[in-house]
Amino acid sequence: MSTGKKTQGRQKIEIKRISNESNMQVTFSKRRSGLFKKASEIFTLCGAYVALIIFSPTEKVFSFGNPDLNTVIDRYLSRVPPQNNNIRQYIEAFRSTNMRELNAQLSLIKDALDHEKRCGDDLSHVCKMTEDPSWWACPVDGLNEAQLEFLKKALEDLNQNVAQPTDRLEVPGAPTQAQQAQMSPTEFNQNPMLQSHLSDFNNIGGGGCGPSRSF
Amino acid sequence: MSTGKKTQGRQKIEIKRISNESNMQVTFSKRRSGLFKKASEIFTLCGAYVALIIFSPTEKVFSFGNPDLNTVIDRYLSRVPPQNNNIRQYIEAFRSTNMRELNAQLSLIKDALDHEKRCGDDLSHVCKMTEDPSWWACPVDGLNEAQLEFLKKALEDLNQNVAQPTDRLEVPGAPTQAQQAQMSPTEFNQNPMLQSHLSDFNNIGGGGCGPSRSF
DNA sequence: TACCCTATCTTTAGCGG
DNA sequence: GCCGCTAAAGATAGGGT
Repeated sequence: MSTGKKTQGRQKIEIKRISNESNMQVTFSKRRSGLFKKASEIFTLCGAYVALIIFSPTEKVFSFGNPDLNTVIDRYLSRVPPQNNNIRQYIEAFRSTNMRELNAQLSLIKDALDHEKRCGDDLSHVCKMTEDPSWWACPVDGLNEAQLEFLKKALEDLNQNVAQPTDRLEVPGAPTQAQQAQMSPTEFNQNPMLQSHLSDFNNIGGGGCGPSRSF
Repeated sequence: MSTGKKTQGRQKIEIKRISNESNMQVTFSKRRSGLFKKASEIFTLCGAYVALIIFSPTEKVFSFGNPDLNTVIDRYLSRVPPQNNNIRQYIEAFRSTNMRELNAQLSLIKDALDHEKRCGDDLSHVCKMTEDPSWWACPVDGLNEAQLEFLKKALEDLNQNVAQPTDRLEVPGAPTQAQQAQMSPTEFNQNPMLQSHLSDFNNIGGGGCGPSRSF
């Protein structure tokens, strides 16, 4: 044709809700695959345990975990029973997070906000943490300046506290490096259909991994 | 400069355990960030709920979830049919929370970040964008029980404030015909990496869609 | 130690089958 | 819905500061 190019190749897209349903479905599929691949790679490369669950817009479930999804989730949950311990988890989780990463996350938050902005409908919100009153997930909607101020104050206070030299709250968990490159796309979902050819892309069964949980 | 090129640029690496610890740590950080970004993007683009938990080789935990980590996990574990839990629907619908407030939250986050920046000490902060539906990050690093209590109190206060009948709990349209789990995740095998070792994984679905967890 | 740079590798948007 | 193609966008390994 006129341009000589068969396609335009990849185009840049805005990170916001894809309006075209069909298009979105395709993107979802592709990106989901990419996500799974990345997840398995980080596990293989770094031996990090990963749990990934995705609910598609159409309610389908896709999950992935190394060495086993339930193991990871269970471990995560057992590490966060009481709400307060919830915080501890974060304390540890983000101990080594640096400003840069925080800023990166902030960007992500902004993206999300932008997305929400576009959603723009006036859906109401629920403030009742029915079954899981994790106070973290408190819907802070409709709060006034005073409230925000209060929160801000609290956060600043915390920050100050944070500035102090903190010791390691390390968890003596046995870091099982028993297995290195082993993953199991377990629990992809419980649908029998998946048996067609769900791949067990794992090379060794070394996963016994009895990482003594020490929580 | 003999070659004229400053660096070799990105090199291709084999997807296998990185032996060099230091190197692995760097890679872990980078890839973790990338993973989180991707996760958030797929959520923004497709409105897919995502739960991501990563245990670093050093036992640190990093998690992320949309709209709420626990909600997603819980949903995954219990396979609660949306129709069966209206409230849950509200909670989920909650992701379209009022923009203005979210922006206010963002400001708080920025303030917190800025404060941290000023403190200028090495990484001690928490940006909890993990399991929070309202996306507000809460820096809670190195704080003690008392501090945690304080924060909790503040949040609960906010929560209560929000719970006030200021909103109209409108029922979000027709309940989606979301079925429990009906899908064909066979697409997972489109992942080149997984295709390598096709194996037995047919036992996962086991008894159909009924049995949720297979712990 | 953490951050920055950049050449290069990887992912994926848009189309077609 | 899945697979493949193309080429631009995006991620990142190595190296430098």
